[in-house]
Amino acid sequence: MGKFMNGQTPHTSRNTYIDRIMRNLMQLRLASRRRPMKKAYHSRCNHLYRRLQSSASVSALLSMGRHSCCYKQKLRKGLWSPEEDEKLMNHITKHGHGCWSTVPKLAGLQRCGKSCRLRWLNYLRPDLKRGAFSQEEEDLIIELHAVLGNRWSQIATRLPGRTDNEIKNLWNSSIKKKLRQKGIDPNTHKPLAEVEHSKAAPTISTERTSESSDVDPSSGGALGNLSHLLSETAQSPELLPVLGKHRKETTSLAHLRVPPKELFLDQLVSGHENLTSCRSTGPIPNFPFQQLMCYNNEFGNKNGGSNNSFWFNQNESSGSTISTVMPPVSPSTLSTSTGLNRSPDNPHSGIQNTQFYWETANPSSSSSSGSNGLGFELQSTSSLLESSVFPWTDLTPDKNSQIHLEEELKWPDLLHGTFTDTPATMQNLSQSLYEDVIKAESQFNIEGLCAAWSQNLQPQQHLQVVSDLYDKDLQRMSLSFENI
DNA sequence: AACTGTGGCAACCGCCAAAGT
DNA sequence: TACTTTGGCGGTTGCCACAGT
Repeated sequence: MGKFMNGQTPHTSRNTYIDRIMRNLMQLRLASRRRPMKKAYHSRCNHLYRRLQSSASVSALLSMGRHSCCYKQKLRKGLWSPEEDEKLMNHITKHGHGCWSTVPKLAGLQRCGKSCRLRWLNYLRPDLKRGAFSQEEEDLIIELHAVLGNRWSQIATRLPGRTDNEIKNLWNSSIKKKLRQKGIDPNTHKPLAEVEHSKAAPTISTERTSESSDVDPSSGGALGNLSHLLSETAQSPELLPVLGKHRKETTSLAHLRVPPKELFLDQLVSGHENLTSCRSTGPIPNFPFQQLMCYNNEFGNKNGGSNNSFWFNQNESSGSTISTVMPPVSPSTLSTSTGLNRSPDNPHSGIQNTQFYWETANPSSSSSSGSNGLGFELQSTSSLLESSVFPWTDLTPDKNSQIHLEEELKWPDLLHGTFTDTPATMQNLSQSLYEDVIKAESQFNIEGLCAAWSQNLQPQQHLQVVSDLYDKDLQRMSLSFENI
């Protein structure tokens, strides 16, 4: 809703949501009365409904109706003025922020505490680093995202002077696009071709490598799923800071012990030697693998610009029990995987012949990488554990645990984060419900409008047609939302 | 000149868990 | 124990600038 609500005191967020749509439509209607706006109409409608379809969900709409803290009082919203910045800066410099809810009053600001906190953290904080992100920072963000998913705050802790908001914006506006241009799915960090293949053939039997595509964005990337699972199941109290949200989704793996992922991440960060400012908390653990994931530096052209592979690569001198969990993928392999060399007869041949991501973690074989280097397929929970793919060597505590795991967990569920009767399942239901209800009920009659224009109507007739259509659309929109 | 499309950014949103009462 | 408040988080959105039509 954002700044649309500036100066308003909506009864509920839900009403505001409808208000905003209605207001946009009314603006369009007024504009169309000034003069016919065929193109503008199409563009704005498409824009409006793209936003609607991308952001709205039934659950989100149902959850609306709560008062934001800012509604309780008439508080300023929107951009901060220099005067406000100065007041906030002076107050915090002198007294510290203390309880944020008291800050605006003490600082003489007509803002809510949350707004003050956000302004301080994202803009006024003296230790913030200004300017564009360096290549090293971008690379690190990508690597961390592969591990942590969209846990921006966790990622931000590894980039001193950068805020989670900043990183999130960079990811959404820039890095995502770059990755897609390179044929990498930004959600899963896998080749797009494989992701598309997985969507086309969702039935999973033995082809474990092609199943983890359509990942819930909230659950992280390819590694995010794994790390998510692990972090959810960790009992170690020191892991809690890493977990952040999503604590609800616990699994039967809770009895397993894993070392803190913080340490693992520090290992990752420490690989970026140029980022000297990145902190490394505590002693370097005796980790089963070092430099777990090193992207071939596509953006930085560390490979001389001729290597198109953009994938995890193993560190050449790990000397660890498991040199890498991500096998090296040659450029030819990647080009195959991205579908460039597909046979017309068998569009999936490239995928099927290529095994990704998980190298057999047999210590003896992994260090030598003597095979084709393409890794192995995930066979099952137990086989994964037996193979010690997890860096946490004590993750396979005993046979009983494995049996327990086999009974309760299936890899497709693990990788998708869609355990039976989980919120994810409900989300799917909500999504389908939304698609059925919202899309069907609220769609503009674009075709009808086009038809009207194509009927050589006079301008005044055009306006009447547009007006009528808007009236109908507004009514339908109202009904749709009332029915939710 | 007016309009459109797009990207970047700042800020707001609701949700959640912890802390407080 | 139940309820409220607070702080933190990720997702979303509106504004603005700018290039293109």
